[in-house]
Amino acid sequence: MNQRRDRVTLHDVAREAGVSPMTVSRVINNTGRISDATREHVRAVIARLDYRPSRAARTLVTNQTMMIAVITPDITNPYFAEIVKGVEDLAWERGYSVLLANTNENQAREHAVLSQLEDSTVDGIIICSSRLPDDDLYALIEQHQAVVVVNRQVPKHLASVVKGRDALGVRALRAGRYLAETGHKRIGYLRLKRSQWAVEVEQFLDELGSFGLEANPDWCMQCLPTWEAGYAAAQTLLARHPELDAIVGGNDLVALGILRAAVEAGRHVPGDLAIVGGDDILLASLVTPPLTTFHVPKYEIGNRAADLLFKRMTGDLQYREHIYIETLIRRDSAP
Amino acid sequence: MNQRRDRVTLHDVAREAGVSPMTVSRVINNTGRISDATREHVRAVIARLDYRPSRAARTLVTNQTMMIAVITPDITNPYFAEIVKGVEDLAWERGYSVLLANTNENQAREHAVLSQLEDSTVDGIIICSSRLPDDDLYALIEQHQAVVVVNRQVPKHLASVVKGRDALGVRALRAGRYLAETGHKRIGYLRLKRSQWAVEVEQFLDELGSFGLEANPDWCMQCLPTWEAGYAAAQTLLARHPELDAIVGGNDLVALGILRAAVEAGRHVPGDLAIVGGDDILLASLVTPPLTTFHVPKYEIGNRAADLLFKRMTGDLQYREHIYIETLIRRDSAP
DNA sequence: CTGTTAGCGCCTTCAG
DNA sequence: CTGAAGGCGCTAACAG
Repeated sequence: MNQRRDRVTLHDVAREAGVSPMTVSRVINNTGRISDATREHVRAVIARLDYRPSRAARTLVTNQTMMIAVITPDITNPYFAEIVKGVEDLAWERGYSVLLANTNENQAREHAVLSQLEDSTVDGIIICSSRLPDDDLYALIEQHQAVVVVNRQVPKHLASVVKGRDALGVRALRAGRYLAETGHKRIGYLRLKRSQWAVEVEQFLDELGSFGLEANPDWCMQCLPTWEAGYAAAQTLLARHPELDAIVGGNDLVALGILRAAVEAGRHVPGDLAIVGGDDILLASLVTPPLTTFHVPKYEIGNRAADLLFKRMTGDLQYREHIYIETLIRRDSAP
Repeated sequence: MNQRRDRVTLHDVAREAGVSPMTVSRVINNTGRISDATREHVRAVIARLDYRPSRAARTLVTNQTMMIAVITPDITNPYFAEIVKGVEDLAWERGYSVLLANTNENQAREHAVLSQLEDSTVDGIIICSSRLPDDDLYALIEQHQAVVVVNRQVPKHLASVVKGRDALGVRALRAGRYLAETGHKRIGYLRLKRSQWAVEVEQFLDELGSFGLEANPDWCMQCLPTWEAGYAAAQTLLARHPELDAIVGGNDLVALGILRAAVEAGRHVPGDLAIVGGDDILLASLVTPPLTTFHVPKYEIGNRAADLLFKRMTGDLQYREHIYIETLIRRDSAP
């Protein structure tokens, strides 16, 4: 299995080229001064022998892996897929590879991933929408050289941050306000379970209350950020509380689940029931009726996160943040 | 930047525990015979010092990276995201990490990725729906120890394979047949550009011809496997050929693009125009009308690909294939 | 059951 | 401009 199938080494190249290993190393790394003649010659030998430097050996001595990790709750959620793409593109540009860790919305797995990932594996880490409690997350981040956190705030000495302008995902509050303003009276909320970045039910109720609306905790539930979970939760919610005339979903997948449950329950959207989502995935614009939601620059989030990470990896540990703007997109599910 | 921030090494542990480095190594790897007493003692010291073995050093000597790579044309396509999840889950179970390379449907980038990835980076590679021409792909695969190819056939000595039961993605043919059987007369086809696994336009036309239907190359176009591309292509196709009464999309994203273009062009689906997709992504069942498509076990594809890869990584280079079944799912877009 | 020796393939440091 | 020595952190192969 691990037969070193006659790997061509730096020394082979050196011997073949009649120079010292050090010269070859210099040619590869474009470092030090080398005469054009020998450089060309060495290059030719490298090409002829199809020599490729060993990453492991190089990493061992330079302490750089040329890899970054992206930790994500669910790569299957188009929201995260876009972010990852944004990361990957910039990484590729800079010659880095991306290690993808999917935690499947599972705290234990996220914890395990973060504690296993040490400096000899990866030069930096991007943590998206961590589901870990603060203390745990902070402690784990502290172990690492360079970290960027997406959709979460952390102490400024620990990591740079990419997040929405409205702290703590005030999106749901804005959605509630919008629904109130457009004449809805009995508004429900499906909060994302485990998301440390989602508006708490209490805040949501307070917000509704401040508009003079009835604020009923029974109209709120929690569910995982998946379509299935949103669908199931909406079924119970709608069965128990047919009086609802609007529901806010924690993200688009959940909102789409609500939409389906509503249609199946014979509700007319938006006539009987208005629905607002959260992150404007492609799906949101394609369903009928299309979903009112918030636009979020997902690709850009990933791209900027990578950019901030590279700055940290460079040794520049200054705290930076990239603030993105979430804008309400009115579509027919809540016009 | 690459300051070796006082890494705790095996030797530190050994010194601290008053044993030889080798003993510590044995404890870490659970190898050789060691008295329970020393084992426990060493474990305690490891914990106290928070020692973590260096992957790089280990890789250098064992020649194993404990990483596998997944190469994908577009992680943003839910089809691939599911596959990647299937891979990641099994990899995690076996203690492996996943390197994700996104080629963005770009042949040059795929080529570059494959040629840069050498044995010292990764222990095995899963290539999904490669867009490279055969010779190029084969040559690149040959460079690597362990490879599994998804949705493509390759010479049996090069790699194991996961693919659909119907060779060369006969899906489009089946879709054409189905549409013919359900009374459609003028059937168009949006073939996936660059996909080496898609049915060629000629085959498609032949198939229609064999049903006594008109087979018109002008009714066929090629487009990239994205929603946008399908939408744009369908717009032109429908404008030029309003006589079409059905269109087959190369995959679901494309089919959804067709659906949108059709609706915007004032066509009634399925009344005026029937549409069939290709891989049953979540979206397909949520749009109105829901899309007739083929179910494809995406998660399983990824999982089995990883399984076959691990077999190869074990040194067992026997050719294996996993054949999955694509089943037509009749929904309202082509009832 | 435990220790010793000798590298893995490369780069840093210091001499020429 | 080029080379020689030494070591990064770990494990394989032998000893005892």
